[in-house]
Amino acid sequence: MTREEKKKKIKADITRNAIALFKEKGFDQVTVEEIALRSDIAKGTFFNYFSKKEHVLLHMADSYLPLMGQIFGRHRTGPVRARIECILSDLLDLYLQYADLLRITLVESIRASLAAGDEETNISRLRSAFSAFLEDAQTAGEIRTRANADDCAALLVGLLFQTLILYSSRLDAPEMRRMLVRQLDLAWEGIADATVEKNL
Amino acid sequence: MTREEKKKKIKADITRNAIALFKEKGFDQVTVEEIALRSDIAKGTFFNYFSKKEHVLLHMADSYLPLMGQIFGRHRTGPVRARIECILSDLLDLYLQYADLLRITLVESIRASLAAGDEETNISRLRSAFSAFLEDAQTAGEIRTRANADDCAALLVGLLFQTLILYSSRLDAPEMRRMLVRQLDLAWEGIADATVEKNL
DNA sequence: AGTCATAAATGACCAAGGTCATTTTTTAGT
DNA sequence: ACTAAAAAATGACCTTGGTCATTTATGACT
Repeated sequence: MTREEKKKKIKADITRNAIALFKEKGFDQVTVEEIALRSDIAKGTFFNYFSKKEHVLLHMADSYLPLMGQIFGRHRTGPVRARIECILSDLLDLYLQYADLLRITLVESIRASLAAGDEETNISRLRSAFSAFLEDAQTAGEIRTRANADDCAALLVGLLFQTLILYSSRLDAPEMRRMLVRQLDLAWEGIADATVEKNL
Repeated sequence: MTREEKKKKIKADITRNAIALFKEKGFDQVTVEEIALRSDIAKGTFFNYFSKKEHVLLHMADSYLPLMGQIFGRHRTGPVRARIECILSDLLDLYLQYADLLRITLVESIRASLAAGDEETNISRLRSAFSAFLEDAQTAGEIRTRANADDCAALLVGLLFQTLILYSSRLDAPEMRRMLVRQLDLAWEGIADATVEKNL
């Protein structure tokens, strides 16, 4: 095993053990020493792999990337609007599966994005995934041609986040899904009253 | 001075001193002991008023509430769409004025909203403010009647946050304003291609 | 195999957030 | 004014995230 491979493996080990502990006891109740112990390393070594305890969460989110790709790939047929609804719904389900953990992960992802320069972040990758999806849809003519796919993507991520922010304390899955659909409807049809719009 | 008033005063003092220090040196570079010292209280006393260091930020955000009300009250004439644009732009300016501090405040507000049950949060108040504004606009007939004002408000807050998240590392004010306008245009007119929509 | 340079692991140590038993202050009732 | 009870202040103490000088492992080159 080469040096690089070994590092990858240890980082993956730490992440796996840390996440398992977080799921068991909650993020704040797990100490770095505990993670290190279970990963057969010293506490100091942990910080050779992650500069902050929270960064484990970001790395975990990275490892969910393929799953995200899968969600976007899963819905390929039918009208774009319906497919977006399915994608949003699947992302919501994913979130709800480990809401306690992903809640903090979401916060950390936002923090990272707010601090990051031009580097990629979890959130920018989510936007990109939507953007790529929408560009395809745009060539199919189901989306306003004047609209920019990146902007549409940002709008969709924004409404997803608002839904999570508003409801994730209650974790009322059906209500969250309804809100998601209503928000998507709004974003899709527009806020403006069409009759008034036409008169301008 | 009654007991309640005294507590209010001390809490306000702590907040003022803490924020001043945060602006001087940055949140992480300020210790609770330092805040306590400057506020003429003991370190332990600080935690009688704020259970976490971060909670000072939330309380500061609360105190900005009147200013927020002012922003919403300032734009009362002209078409709704243009007024929303002005409000969003003003909120952006407010954010940019102390971006370093408000960045962490935003993160903490999101964290609080994700954890909060049904209590009010900074973010829920922002949504409510938009919602009230939009309800007025709705009676004026400039907004889809089928649309719910709360949903529109959530969509607007969502697009504001996405703009902050995407650009606040670079702090490119003009670019942020442009993105805000593009997002609002999308939300206003809808993502869907109108010609396709009609055919459905 | 032996030597050296570089990468990685380590754990003693430090700083600072947060807790809590104890002390001090305030209020209310007599 | 005196007393008892409730509220608030305090700072010693603990925990834990994070640092860093030192030690140990690794791999390249002769």
